[in-house]
Amino acid sequence: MDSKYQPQLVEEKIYKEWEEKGYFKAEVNKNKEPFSIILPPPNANGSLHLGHAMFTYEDIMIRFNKMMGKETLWLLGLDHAGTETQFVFEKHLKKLGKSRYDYKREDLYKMIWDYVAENKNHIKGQLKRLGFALDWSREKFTMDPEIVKIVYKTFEDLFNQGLVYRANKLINYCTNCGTSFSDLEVAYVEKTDSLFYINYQVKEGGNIEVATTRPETLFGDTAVIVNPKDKRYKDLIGKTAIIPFINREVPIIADRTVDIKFGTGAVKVTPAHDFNDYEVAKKYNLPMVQVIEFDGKLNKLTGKYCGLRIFSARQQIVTDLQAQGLMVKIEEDYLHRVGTCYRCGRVLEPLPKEQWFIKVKPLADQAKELIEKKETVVLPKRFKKRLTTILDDFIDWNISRQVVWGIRIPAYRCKTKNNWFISTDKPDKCQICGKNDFEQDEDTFDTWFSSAQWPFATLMTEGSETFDYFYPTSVMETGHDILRAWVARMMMIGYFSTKKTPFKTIFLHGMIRDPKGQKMSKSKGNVIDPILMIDKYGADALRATLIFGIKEGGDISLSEQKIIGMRNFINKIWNIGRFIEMNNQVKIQNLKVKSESKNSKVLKELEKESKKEKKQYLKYMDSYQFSKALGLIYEFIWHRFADYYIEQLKDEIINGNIEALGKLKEVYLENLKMLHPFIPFVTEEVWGVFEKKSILESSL
RNA sequence: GGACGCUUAGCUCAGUUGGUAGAGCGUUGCGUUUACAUCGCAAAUGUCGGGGGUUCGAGUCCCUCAGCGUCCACCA
Repeated sequence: MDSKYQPQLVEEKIYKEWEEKGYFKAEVNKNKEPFSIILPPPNANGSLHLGHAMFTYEDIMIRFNKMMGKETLWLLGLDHAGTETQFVFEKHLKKLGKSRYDYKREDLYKMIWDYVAENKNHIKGQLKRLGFALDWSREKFTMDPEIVKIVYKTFEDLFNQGLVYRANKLINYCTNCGTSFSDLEVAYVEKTDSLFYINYQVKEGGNIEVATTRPETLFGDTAVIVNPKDKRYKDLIGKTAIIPFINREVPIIADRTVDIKFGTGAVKVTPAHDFNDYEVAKKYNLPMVQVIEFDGKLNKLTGKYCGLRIFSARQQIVTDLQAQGLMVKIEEDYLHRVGTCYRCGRVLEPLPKEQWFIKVKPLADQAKELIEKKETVVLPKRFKKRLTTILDDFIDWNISRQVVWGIRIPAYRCKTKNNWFISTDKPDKCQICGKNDFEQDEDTFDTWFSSAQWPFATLMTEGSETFDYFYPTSVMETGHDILRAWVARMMMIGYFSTKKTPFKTIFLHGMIRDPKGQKMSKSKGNVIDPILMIDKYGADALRATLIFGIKEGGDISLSEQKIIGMRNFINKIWNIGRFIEMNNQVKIQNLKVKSESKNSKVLKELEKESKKEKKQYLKYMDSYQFSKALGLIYEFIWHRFADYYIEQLKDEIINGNIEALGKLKEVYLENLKMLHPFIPFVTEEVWGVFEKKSILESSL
């Protein structure tokens, strides 16, 4: 054995052996208790980041439960990540001087498919570098035909049960990227804009002054609202305001939602371009007038401003209002929050569009019941309330996306009757009128709609025997930042489709931050590449760093210093093995079977302490306190086993006391097993020095 | 505005039934003829955010104030 443990020389070899011996391959085995985890599918469009390295928790659970005698399945899959991937790909096209509009739908789809296929291998290689015990024989992709079939069936079932509907609602639309986003995907940012105070004439006499950040939408105004308690406007309620330029007459309505103190206390209502106004319009049955189109330009209802982009139209209109003396004042430093596109950063435009929506309430109620009945346990406990609040507040879910890269919605519109029907297979004739005159919805599903089905859809494609054995899955382990976007939705759709919870336990991990506790981001330049760290210090060191000395579910500050510290620990483990191995081969003629009485006392102490250690370890592991389990062994192996016991027995062992050596070896091997789920490579490598079979064939 | 969390050694953080303050990294001193210098031994630094309460006893429970963070809602 070398005096240093060199991960670079052994990790690849060890992983290959694990794979070749099929240790990660799960089988239905009725004699064993099943334990299953579905890997949160990484996006197939990039590289792994440190967040993915947190799946180490899953590997720990899988390896631990395997060594505890269970039949374990860690199912791997990758996500097509619709909008995200198409965005990445379009950036790639832009470099070539092209855009998505240069290609036919089918060709663009094919190009992205090839791009993703290539990337999948890259990511799979990275997952192996982390040492993950994934079942490679069951790899899934969200766009596999068998998966798509299930996704279609779910959509059809939801539709048939009245839980899917098509509606013309306001959506968040990025006019630059050309797609809509669900409310969860909107990134709000603080922005300074001007607040304009504009005079509207009142038909019956006088005028009413409104405050707005968006004068260009006034062509779409269909009312003015004031607070019923506002004395200033008491006499105007019920009268008629006249919109500048176009002289449209709109009612002045009293509504309590208006804040008397803000602006002038009078609000122009533009239902087609503002979410609040849309709600007001629904309440009072006001018409919707769309004046901005999906290309981000004003339409012909705006007269001479037609064809102008939003911002230049705004400037022009302000100038014209000023010329007409209708602009009362402009407050320039008005700070507010606006919804922006998380991809390109531009301000999102609320626009009316017909889309498919899921009626969430009944589904959310059932998901909540799963938590209340403890069919699903949330860990750490404090996230339980957050999840139930999320389920309480869930609003209807827009699942239509205007991107090519995704699962195309299997909805067809009858062109003669203008109604929709759903068909999981490509229909030969219209299911409404029987003719051949129909067309498929151009849109694709929101990626989360397919990933919401991931736990059951993946297992279903493996056949009913496998499904029945491994479903519901044991644990869903993921970051707490996607509780709403993913976990809640998996519970809703999972229960809908299988009438069971998709996972018995939810275990949430925290976010990784830089050494100063700052969020890691490309723009801050503080991103640490996990693969680079593995190259330098080994996968075990990185894995231990993510688990050691942290609170479950809490954020982690990661520094290279800490990784080095863990690397040192791993080297220590190696060298303890080296010490035992060296003395194992000590000259036979010098054997002393019995210990001196002083040392036999030490041996008894060691026996007792190590038994206590294991008991405590199992307790921690069973209660998902992985950090404590690792901390316990760290403390024992370094400061008790190495610093105390070995030092006490060293002289005698060198003199050939095989009883003491045997005991040390026994305790050491036991600790290797306990450590294996955390740091699989080094434990396997040292284990191999003493034992013939893999450490994965041993049991705890 | 709402929810949750955080505030403990120079730095990053542990501390789950309340009982004499901990780890990693860093700092200082000493140590190296073979397990490990990616090491060992020793040392220093804390009114555990402020204030109040419960208790024989609180970092640990309750109240309050302050600062920070995350998620959510979002005022034209």
